[in-house]
Amino acid sequence: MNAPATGFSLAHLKVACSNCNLRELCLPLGLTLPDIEKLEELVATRRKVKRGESLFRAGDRFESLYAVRLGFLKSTVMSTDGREQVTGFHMAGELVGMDGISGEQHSCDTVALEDTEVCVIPYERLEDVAGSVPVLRNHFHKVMSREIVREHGVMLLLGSMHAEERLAAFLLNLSQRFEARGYSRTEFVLRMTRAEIGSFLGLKLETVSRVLSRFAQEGLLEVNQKHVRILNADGLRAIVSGHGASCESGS
Amino acid sequence: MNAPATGFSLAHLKVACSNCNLRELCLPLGLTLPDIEKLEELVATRRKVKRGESLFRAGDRFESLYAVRLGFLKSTVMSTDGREQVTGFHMAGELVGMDGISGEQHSCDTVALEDTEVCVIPYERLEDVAGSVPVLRNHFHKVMSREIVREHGVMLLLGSMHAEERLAAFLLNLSQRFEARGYSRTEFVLRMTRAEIGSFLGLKLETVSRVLSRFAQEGLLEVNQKHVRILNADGLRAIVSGHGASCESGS
DNA sequence: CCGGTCGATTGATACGCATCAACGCCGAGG
DNA sequence: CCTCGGCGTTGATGCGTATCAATCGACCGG
Repeated sequence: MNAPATGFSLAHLKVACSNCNLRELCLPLGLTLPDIEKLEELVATRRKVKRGESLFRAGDRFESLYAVRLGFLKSTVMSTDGREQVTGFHMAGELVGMDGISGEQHSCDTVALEDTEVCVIPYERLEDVAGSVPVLRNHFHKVMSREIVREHGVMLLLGSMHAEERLAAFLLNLSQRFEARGYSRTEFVLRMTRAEIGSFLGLKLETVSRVLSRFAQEGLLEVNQKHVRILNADGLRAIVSGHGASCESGS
Repeated sequence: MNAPATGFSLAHLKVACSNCNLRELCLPLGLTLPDIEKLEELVATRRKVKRGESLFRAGDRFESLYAVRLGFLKSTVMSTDGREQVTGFHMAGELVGMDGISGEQHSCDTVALEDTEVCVIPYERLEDVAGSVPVLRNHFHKVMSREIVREHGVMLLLGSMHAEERLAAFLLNLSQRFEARGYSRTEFVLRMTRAEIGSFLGLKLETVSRVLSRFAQEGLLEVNQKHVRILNADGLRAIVSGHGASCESGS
């Protein structure tokens, strides 16, 4: 769950996956060498996606999953009448495209928010390998399940939290994911706009901006455009858990 | 996607799955006979859950998935500070418990809203069968993917829709699911309380009640406690698509 | 260097939904 | 039969966020 490839004994592998921090799909940690070879076959190609370009769009024929090597993406769904909702942000080591498995085609747009590189995993091939490598099959199921659980969390956020709580939860989530990738958990750059954060959190961009300013004013963090420094993570956590542990005696 | 076992040529099967409307997991429609036999082994037992009882709870060790044979359930997640969110309602033919795959344990509660019967599918066995029956493996992946896509839709609803739009979308969704199971799409019983609908839709129970009354007043439907009759489905659809197609020239 | 554009900030105001509260309905049990 | 408790409805009011609008800063190309 944490610590990117610290002291692995995989140094004898010649290929890419070994020294890649793709622990989500590619490092089930129980692979034998022949298994790993099959896994290597899986990753057919790499693909670069420039900032602003899309990895795939809703309606595109589904052919592959993508493992993010580096960069940052967002996924959005759009309703028939044009409303757009950001369903998630994706960073290195995460698997995207699973929405496409159920139909013949993708159901959301996935766009790079900065120059991004992904490993292309042809789905048919993944299905085959999943048949012959139990540990990988199981791992793949866990990744899909984790996505379901993540979305449960987002539903909780959207369904029952206030603006401040949503923002605090969002920042803590980002912080934790950056940390898990070896970056600072207190200082990072928001790759998305206020409008995109707002869309994800079910808020308007002005509200996002206001709440960030309020947090800054209360000394919880420093904000400078897209740059954020968290000063009081516990304060944020308290906000997520029902506003500063001070409204506890209410009901 | 529709039409429960109308004129299937599966009559020669002696076991349960054949004449059961479990098309979600159990009827990939491409199974050979030996495959079906393996599938039959899968469904170890049945389990009845009385109204109000839980099928599993958050924290329970994950062991099985469950295919709903008949009845009605809800799933809820709870935040550390006690907020509860209904993440979904489940009816006959749907698969529940997939949240548990990612960890060792379930992450949500699933409770019967009426007397319910499920098929218990031990997960380890499913993993095995998935290894040897490609078509079933693929189908299982589609079911998980469909759940992800469904949750995208809920995120869109929670993130960008107004109360009336949420309710209209909710009712239409129920209507469609009832119809797909051979029940009336215009007249049905809500198995859940107003509070549960509200939790699912990110609204308070009073708002749910008010909006239902408003719909009734506008002649879109009749409501009598838990009994609902849809009078104008197109009207509801118009509401979902940005309020009655009358506010189109606004922006 | 400058104008243009896009994103972010901040303020004033409006509106939708939550909240609080009272009441009505219906089924269960004595 | 009446009583009680859970669920639903409806009304009055307040709060939180959306909306509208103005300004500012950063970045880009000319």
